[in-house]
Amino acid sequence: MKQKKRATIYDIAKKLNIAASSVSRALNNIGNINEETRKLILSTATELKYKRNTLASNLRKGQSKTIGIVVPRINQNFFSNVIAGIEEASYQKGYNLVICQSNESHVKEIQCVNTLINQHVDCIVISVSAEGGDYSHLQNVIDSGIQLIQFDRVASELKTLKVLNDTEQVSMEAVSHMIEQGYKRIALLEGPQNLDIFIQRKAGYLNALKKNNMPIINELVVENAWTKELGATATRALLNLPNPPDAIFASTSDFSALGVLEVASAMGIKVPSELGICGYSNEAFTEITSPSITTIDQFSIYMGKSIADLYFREMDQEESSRTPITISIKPELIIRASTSRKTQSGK
Amino acid sequence: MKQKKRATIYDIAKKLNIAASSVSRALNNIGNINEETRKLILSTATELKYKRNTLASNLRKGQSKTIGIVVPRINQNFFSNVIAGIEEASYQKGYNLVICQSNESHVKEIQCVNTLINQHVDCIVISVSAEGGDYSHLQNVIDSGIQLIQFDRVASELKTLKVLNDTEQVSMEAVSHMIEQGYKRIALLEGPQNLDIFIQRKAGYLNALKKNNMPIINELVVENAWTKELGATATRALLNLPNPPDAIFASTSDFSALGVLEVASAMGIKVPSELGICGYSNEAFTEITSPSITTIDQFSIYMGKSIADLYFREMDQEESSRTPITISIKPELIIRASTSRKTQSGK
DNA sequence: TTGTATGCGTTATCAC
DNA sequence: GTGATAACGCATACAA
Repeated sequence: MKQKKRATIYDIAKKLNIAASSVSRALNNIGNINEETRKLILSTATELKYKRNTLASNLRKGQSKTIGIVVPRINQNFFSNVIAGIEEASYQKGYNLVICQSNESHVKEIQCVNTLINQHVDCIVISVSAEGGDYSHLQNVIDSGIQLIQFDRVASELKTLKVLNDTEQVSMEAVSHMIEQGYKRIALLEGPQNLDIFIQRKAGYLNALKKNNMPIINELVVENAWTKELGATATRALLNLPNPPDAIFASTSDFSALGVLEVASAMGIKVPSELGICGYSNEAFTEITSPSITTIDQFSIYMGKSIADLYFREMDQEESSRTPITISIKPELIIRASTSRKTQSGK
Repeated sequence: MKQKKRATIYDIAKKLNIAASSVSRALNNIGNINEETRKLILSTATELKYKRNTLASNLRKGQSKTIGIVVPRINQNFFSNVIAGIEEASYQKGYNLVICQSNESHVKEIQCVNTLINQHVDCIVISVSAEGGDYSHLQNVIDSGIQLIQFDRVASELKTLKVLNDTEQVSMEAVSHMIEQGYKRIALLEGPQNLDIFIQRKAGYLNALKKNNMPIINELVVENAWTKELGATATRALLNLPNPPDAIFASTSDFSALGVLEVASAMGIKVPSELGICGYSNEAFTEITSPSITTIDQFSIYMGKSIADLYFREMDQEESSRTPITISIKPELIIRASTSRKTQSGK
């Protein structure tokens, strides 16, 4: 199906025997224009079902009023919430969103970024794929003069705007909370260590142990356990150790925490009395498992809004202020049943 | 921050002392061109960090290779899955997605649609907001010669492409299953009856009762109970009836089903022995509640792919074939613990 | 207040 | 095979 021929400002101009520039002025309500002719123009515009061609307008103005977004997966709670937040804040400013998903593939991520550059988006917001690799495509964005904002999973070596969670701090709080609840052998399920966020979550874990003078037990630290299945597998191995853990910090996600919980239930191990569990992300389901799962809320929608705000603020700046600002959002530890074994409140 | 001046085909042409048109031909690998100059052009293009300006290209070509999407909420499982499906299928064809959310508001929906029309998207994919109202903005889309595809929540009076679930059929199956399990007084939580999908779910419910010669009991049909909270409220009222239901079909969503389950648990009513519960959508959490919740899977990702496929198929058609095709995807009843009270398998 | 002319970066149609 | 040129639809500097 071909697009029909649509009315242009020239069509309106011709019909009214005036110049196209006047039509343009009227439509944008810019410059001086006779009120009557303005009304006339507006009415014939609707009559001809005129729709501005944003493509042409943007080309002329040299900006697209579009923000490009690249995330590993659109249909993951955290990301779709961030996107929803960005959408809400930027919609008010008349900006549109072009969304791509990298599917955790580095190659697809590069392709996405390149199409967005070609699209002349004004800003690219990205959370990098787990696959990692080199980040010259992001340098490309910067070189193209497009504002680049990284969030959550960032390539830290790049000097760009960043919106992050204070991951290490909250991870430390989580583990400290477990220690305070009397857990002695706390295991860690860690994520791909090529991503900063997972390094930080581990650092928080290690710090908490250190501050509380607890030993670091290597056999309790499991690499790459960041899906429900991997979390389950890791848990089976851990619980079958001669000296098993009495708590597990599933730092990768609530999904792996769920895997932990299911394995524990299947093995007849009581949560939280025999095993404490803490996840990460505050997925909706953590509230309704039995027991409910202690987790960490990342304020994802708010994060999206912050990203948009940051962009609009930067945009208003003088050209000179190219400071690589980093905004850090403090996540919140949500204490629930899965780690509450003392009777007094966990607060 | 202003965008930097970017290299154009003229910059390449000037540098090589050739015509811009040759550069264009080389870059698009179209028409006849000397292989050597082609390579020369390509290499200087990368050297100058040339990026095609898709805006200009699209303007010239009169198409945008962009699909616009309007959904009530981006961060709702069903919708983000559909979007993910569309994204995957359309990305391969070199199409981009522009996404808007209506937040269930009719006014915002109209605004979204209008910006997409202005953006000159090639196709608009929409699931209308619950608020309803008149659909002249969708007629606008058609009049603008833009392909319109409605999915799930559709304005049925409009002759457009549609991708739907076979809602009535599966709803009937769900209720029949409950009857087969021995439930005698099955309540219905219904959604806004200005949306077809909710009308159909109700129709399926009524049909199942009729086919099984069971009476329709008006006090067991509750209007507008489509959030967790509303579902909970409705359930409290239902269970406090002199003659309460022994099963509830939360036809609106799994969230309302969850509300039902929570109220039942709080009241000490056993599920499924004293109360059967069936939800709708197969949200991830339905699998992990205790008991797990019987629900209906809508194949949302597949739905997204079907939408994209439908568009590309139609696009290849002759102009004439403006038949309003409707694709119906059969959803699947997922029988879980919350309705399984006979010992033999629910199959 | 209004009109004229030009350019945004491409692609397509001609000539050569 | 290559180059000049027009056109896509709009916005703006300038002239009237």
